[in-house]
Amino acid sequence: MPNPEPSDFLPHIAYDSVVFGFSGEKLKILLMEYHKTGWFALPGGFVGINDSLDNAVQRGLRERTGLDEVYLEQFYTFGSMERFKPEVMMKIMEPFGYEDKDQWLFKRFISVGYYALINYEEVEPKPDKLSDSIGWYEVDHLPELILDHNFIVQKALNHLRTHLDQKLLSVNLLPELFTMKDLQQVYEAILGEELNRANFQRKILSLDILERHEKLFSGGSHKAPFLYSFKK
Amino acid sequence: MPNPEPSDFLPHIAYDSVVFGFSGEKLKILLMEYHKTGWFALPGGFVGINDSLDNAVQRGLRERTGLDEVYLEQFYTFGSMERFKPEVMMKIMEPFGYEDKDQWLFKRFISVGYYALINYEEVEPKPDKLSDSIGWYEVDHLPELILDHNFIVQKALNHLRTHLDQKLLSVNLLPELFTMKDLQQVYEAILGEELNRANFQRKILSLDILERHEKLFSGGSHKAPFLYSFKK
DNA sequence: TACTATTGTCTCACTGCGAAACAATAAATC
DNA sequence: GATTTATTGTTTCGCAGTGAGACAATAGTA
Repeated sequence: MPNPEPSDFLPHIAYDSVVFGFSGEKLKILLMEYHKTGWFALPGGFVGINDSLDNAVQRGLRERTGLDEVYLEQFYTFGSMERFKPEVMMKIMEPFGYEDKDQWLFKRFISVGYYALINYEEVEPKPDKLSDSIGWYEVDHLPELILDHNFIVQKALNHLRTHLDQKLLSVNLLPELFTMKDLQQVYEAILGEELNRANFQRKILSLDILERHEKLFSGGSHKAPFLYSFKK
Repeated sequence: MPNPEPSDFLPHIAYDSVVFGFSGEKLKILLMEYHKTGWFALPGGFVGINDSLDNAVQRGLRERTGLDEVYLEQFYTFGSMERFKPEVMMKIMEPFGYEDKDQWLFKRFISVGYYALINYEEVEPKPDKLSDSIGWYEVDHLPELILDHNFIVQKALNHLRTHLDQKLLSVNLLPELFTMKDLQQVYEAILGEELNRANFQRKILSLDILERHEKLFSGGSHKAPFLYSFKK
């Protein structure tokens, strides 16, 4: 197995990414699973010696999701001593065997946290070399993650919630065309609370960021809603 | 000169701190000056191999300001390639001479940005080993700083402004007792705009975070204002 | 044809905020 | 000691935004 060469990466520095997707009702994130151990972890990686931090994360994301231009935001850097647990990484590496040159993987790491927002439907996640599966998990029902990864997700969610209004985050979580109800469900999933339908509609429309299309979505036994897209 | 030993610190990782103080009218920050070069820089440092990131910053701040429990907040991590300019660090080190073991200082660094809020009057800043002076500079009139340090200050200011209301940041910028006008001046200095006096008073009082003391401040030729302190 | 579920819009009361005005008062001036 | 000046504490008015509820419109179902 082609383990990364230590000389290719900055030592002691890693990133972890919280990849958010929205599947119609629930907010979900991508998790890697190491079957040999039964452990779950955030998709992460290292910073190449000639890569900017942002590029390193972007590249890791592309490899796992195939997406090229995703909404990416750095939210916090984790540097406590509690997150230094070499035995965890050793256990994960064990099935592959490790050599002297892999020792750098078991050193202390400071990790920069990023989150991404992607369109759930456009993605066929691919596991990386160390993990044998990758999948979507509801943020409300996450399994226990290695190290401080549960904490990292909480921090990411917090950041996302408090910046929801400033940026048009939902652009990245929905398909091109959507109904007002779809958009409301995204907001509700992120905020974790229900919103008043009439007031939500009024507020969003007043922002003047949506284009209304005359093609109506139909299928339900009731009045057909308008379809919208974001203005460019 | 006792340069830091490379084995004591995590390589490639640094921090830079933006230390805000308020001097009655203006918002200022601490800058180090390297007289031999005429360059200004943010007070920064490295992370000890047994130090958490937070502790490393706290320690560096204690050494330079003497303050022990300051308000500290991490706001962004800088990892672009543009900030890798070994000649800058070499020039700064030059007057002290450097040996083989100092080579790690000229490598690429990823820097974690923190800002601190401190009471201007309680502090007698001390320069560190490399810089021969340290002083306060108005954020509105900063000199040119090395590397991306001007950009780092901008990011810090932004973060401070957008989080002004959520946290009681001004607690740390004022003495124990203060007038409503003092508090308003802190807000105005941070936001960089003037606020309506009556509305500011109404809003702050409605937050129910201040204790009003009957001891009046006097000295001006006009009605004496109340003194306030923050509720604990 | 009547019914049901959902949608688009409107109304009403309440809150919060900008702007301006008014009354109170500590020190300075006459 | 009376008057003036500068600043403070509080109130008022108008406007915009928001929460909660109501009403009419309509695509499919019974």
